[in-house]
Amino acid sequence: MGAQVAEEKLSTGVRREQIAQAALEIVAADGLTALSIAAVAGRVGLVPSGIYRHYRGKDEILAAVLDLLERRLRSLLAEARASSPDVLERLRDVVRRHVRFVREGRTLPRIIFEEDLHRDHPERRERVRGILSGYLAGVAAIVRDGQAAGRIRGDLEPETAALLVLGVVMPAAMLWHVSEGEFDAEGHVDRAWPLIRDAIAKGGG
Amino acid sequence: MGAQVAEEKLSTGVRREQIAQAALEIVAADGLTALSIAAVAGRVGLVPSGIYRHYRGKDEILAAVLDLLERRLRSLLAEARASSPDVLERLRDVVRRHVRFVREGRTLPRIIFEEDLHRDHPERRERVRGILSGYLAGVAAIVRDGQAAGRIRGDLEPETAALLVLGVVMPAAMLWHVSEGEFDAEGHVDRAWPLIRDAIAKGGG
DNA sequence: TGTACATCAGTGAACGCGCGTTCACTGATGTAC
DNA sequence: TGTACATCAGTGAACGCGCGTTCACTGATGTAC
Repeated sequence: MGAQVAEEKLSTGVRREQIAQAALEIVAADGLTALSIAAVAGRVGLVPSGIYRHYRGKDEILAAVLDLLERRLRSLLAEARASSPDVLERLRDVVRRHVRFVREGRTLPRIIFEEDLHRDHPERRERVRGILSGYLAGVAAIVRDGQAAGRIRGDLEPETAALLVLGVVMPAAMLWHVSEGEFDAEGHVDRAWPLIRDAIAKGGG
Repeated sequence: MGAQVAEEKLSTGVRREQIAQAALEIVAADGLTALSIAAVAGRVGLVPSGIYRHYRGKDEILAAVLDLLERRLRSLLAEARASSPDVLERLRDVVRRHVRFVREGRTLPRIIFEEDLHRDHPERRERVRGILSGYLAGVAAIVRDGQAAGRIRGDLEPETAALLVLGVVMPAAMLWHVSEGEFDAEGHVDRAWPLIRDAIAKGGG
């Protein structure tokens, strides 16, 4: 069905986006090891060597994938921030959106834990660390807002609370992944969230 | 330094253990992609082809690594169960030992999230799932004991509580990993644990 | 609007490399007498 | 205790494969006049 060969010539600007998008989809669906130049080329309808008209090599494609990933996480946070006037509901929304994000592909854990990606690439490790720190800082900022509004206990470090929120999602994501979608991640989150909410909320949350 | 070549002939029984152990160490230290027959052979002081005297191939070595991993997690649980008469302290000990386990090598997340390991290997995926389920069931069993002893809220699903306990460790482990050991995982756990403990404990925990 | 030329996206053959695996061999270890 | 032989752990050369990358090429697209 899909085009085996270029249907038409496209400008480098367009192709660069197509390629980065295709690479992210491959990582999400089939893992980092499946991310080959040939696989990317096939997905955008080019021959492997054609990729080099638009990217210098695999490393540059990976950098573009990280850019895309960061953008996704940023917009996830922005959407959650705008989701409700209540801070605790905003955190709940982060959890909901994060679960949905994980369902779309296990990009994040793969990129984090594939040592091969980072060995001899300190700048890439730094990049991944920065993306993660940024995401965590975004969650922590919501927590801080909640403290300022008197909705969240003031004696908590915002970062600790942010990690607890992620702690609701991560184990569920792991089980969901290993069970090939059988594990009821949303159900777990529904049960676990109230406990975490009450643990960080101020007074009669 | 290390032997480049076999210092002596050893029985297959001994070699099989050496090889499985070496493979686990490689995965823990350098990741799954670094797990090559040549790397394993080098570590036990054999030539690559020598490995085939003791294992049928790479798949069998991976199976042995999973066996080792399962044994580690089982003994982690056994030690935590025996660590204290107080159930909540036992859970705290699971967290402590799990953090220590993660520090020794990121074997678990790598094995879980490397899709290549599982694609076209349904029986291996099932095996990983079983190891994880067993671990989770072990934590849930401690929770159940706590409920029977009246220390843990009876209205909680034990599995939900167990996942919350793991949720204290996982985000910390991830940050610790991506920061190359800079992030203070133990410190986070010290701050986060009391919140989770109070969330699941009965009465004035 | 029409022609001539430069640009550049896409092609296909070829490369070097590391990988898992095989195979005929060597020679030390263990056993039978 | 000593010799003869079978067993089997370890070796090194060779293989086929998929990978990332290169390079000379083709031919469509865009621009200058």
